[in-house]
Amino acid sequence: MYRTKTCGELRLENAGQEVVLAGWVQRSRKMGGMTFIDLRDRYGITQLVFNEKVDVELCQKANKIGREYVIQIKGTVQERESKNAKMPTGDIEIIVQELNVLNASDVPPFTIEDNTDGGDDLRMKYRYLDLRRSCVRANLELRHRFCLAVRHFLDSKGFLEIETPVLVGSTPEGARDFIVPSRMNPGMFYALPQSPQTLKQLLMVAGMDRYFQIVKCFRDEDLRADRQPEFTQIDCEMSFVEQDDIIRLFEEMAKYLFKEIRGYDLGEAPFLRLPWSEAMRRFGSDKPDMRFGMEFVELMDVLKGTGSFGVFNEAAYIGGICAKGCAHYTRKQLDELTNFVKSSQIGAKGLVYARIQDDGSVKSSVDKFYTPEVLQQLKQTMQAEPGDLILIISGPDAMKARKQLCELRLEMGSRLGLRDKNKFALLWVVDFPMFEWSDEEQRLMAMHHPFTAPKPEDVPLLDTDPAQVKANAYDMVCNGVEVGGGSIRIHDAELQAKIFKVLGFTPERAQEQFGFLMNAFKYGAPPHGGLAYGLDRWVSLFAGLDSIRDCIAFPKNNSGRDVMLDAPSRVDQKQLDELYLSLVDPDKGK
RNA sequence: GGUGCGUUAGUUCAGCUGGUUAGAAUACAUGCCUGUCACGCAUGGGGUCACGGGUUCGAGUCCCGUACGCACCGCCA
Repeated sequence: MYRTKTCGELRLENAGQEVVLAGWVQRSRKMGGMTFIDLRDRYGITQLVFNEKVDVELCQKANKIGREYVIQIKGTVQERESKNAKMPTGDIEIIVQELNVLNASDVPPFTIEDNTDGGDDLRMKYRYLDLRRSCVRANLELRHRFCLAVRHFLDSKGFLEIETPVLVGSTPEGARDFIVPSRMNPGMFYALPQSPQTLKQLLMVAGMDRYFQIVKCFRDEDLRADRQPEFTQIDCEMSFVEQDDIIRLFEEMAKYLFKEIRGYDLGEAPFLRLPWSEAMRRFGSDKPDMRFGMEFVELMDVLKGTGSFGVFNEAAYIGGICAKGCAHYTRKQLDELTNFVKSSQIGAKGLVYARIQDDGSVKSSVDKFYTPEVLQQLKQTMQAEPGDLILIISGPDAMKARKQLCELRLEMGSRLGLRDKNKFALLWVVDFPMFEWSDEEQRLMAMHHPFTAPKPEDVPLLDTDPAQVKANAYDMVCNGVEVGGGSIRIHDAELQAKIFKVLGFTPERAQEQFGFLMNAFKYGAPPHGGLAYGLDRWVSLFAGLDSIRDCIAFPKNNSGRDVMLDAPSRVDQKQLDELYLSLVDPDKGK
């Protein structure tokens, strides 16, 4: 038997017991004739004591042990002379009688501690060492508990977890696919699913009624702190439901998860349902951070054409936010904000500000262009009070200007400490447009995906003005992060064909790529809809992480590489030959 | 495809306006130390300043390029 106890469970009441422990050496402290070793496993740390007065030979053996050695010891639990309140096992220690080195270790390249000295790159290269750190391990434990809670909840609602294939067909619509050559079908390729979307719809046609799956999805797009090429979705689909049924159920699930995993009560009230157009108007974003207000106020009427400021007079959008109590901002702080919005990342041309003085007068960076009356009008429209600071962004492209103001709003929220990681503000963004125009493709693209149902009352618009069609699509947003999204799906072959037509598919191409789905719809497809939660984002939200990488055991880096496995990598010519593949120029793009 | 920042000891970093032998902390090794728990003290080893080119009497430092890393924009139905 390797051990009788773990390193996290012994307490004062175990004093006097003889135990066998095994684990990794966290650290050793040699104090002359005594040596202390902190022994670590997944469950905690227990202090071992070696004493020359008891056994010189054993003590010398202990002194040769380095960090991260795997050892096994037999000893007696004893109350400590000087207790350590900082650790759960701090009241006891083990007087070691036998020591067995199970495996030596090289000196680790970084310290295996919560406050490690290792950089991200090094930690990823030696991820198996990084995962020994309790703070990283805790994220995986949280992820495990989260998945358990998800399965428990959905099972209680009658959902079946059904696996769908990972080798599927390529669908060029949407994100880039990872493709996999098929040896048995020369010249042909599977694709890894971007999501099991069509398959879960077929499960609805099959009468499964309620399906879910905690499933890996793959997208060959550029990475971000919150985007990995393979990520995990909690994918759900239901039959015989309307949008409201789905929203209510998954809202209940969100509340359950917050309570169960995070101990956070979201209350009884239903989440706000914010139409997409309103979200864009009030926050310049389809995923607004609702932990704080500072809503946009449109200022076209107040500032366009009412003064001689050319920038505003030519603007397609002028909007402001009111930062409460920030009138005292120094020139330096305002310059910082100006530089922030002018940075390449935001791309605004400039920032106009107006301070509301204690006497109610307005002091702004555009004083010379406007009369005091207009500036008072500005103050009133913004509902600003003495001590407030108004920040204004404008631009010739309304969409871009709103986006810039959105970034500024988030920056101000951060500066004012209004984005507390321990606060959670959830809402639904609903009534998304069906389509958005793609300059690159010179055609309409599905905003959600091509299987999303248009709002029934908007169906006639498909023929006349498709850009105005709204969809029965909805996103769940938490603290400015899209944590899930879904829609009511089309279950009618004709309507589906029409949508493909609007998207610029020829009937032949629609049939070739999605014929399987439209055929299925001919055999009694029930009305259905669903939602997918982003598991990695949920877990990192709960764990307070800045990057989803830290809740994934073996994540990819910024370039989509696994630096530990050194993947992707080149393959042997023999493998290529078997697949009838030849590389045009292996070094092209390198 | 693009922008910004970075790359110096095992690790995390400092290194100013180009100028003597490139430093600190930590880790590591050795010694001392019987109640430590970020133990302490002393001593020691440890550097292709990412790579390539350029400017200069002289480059870790300035310029150009490349590679790699991080963040972001585009992209992510």
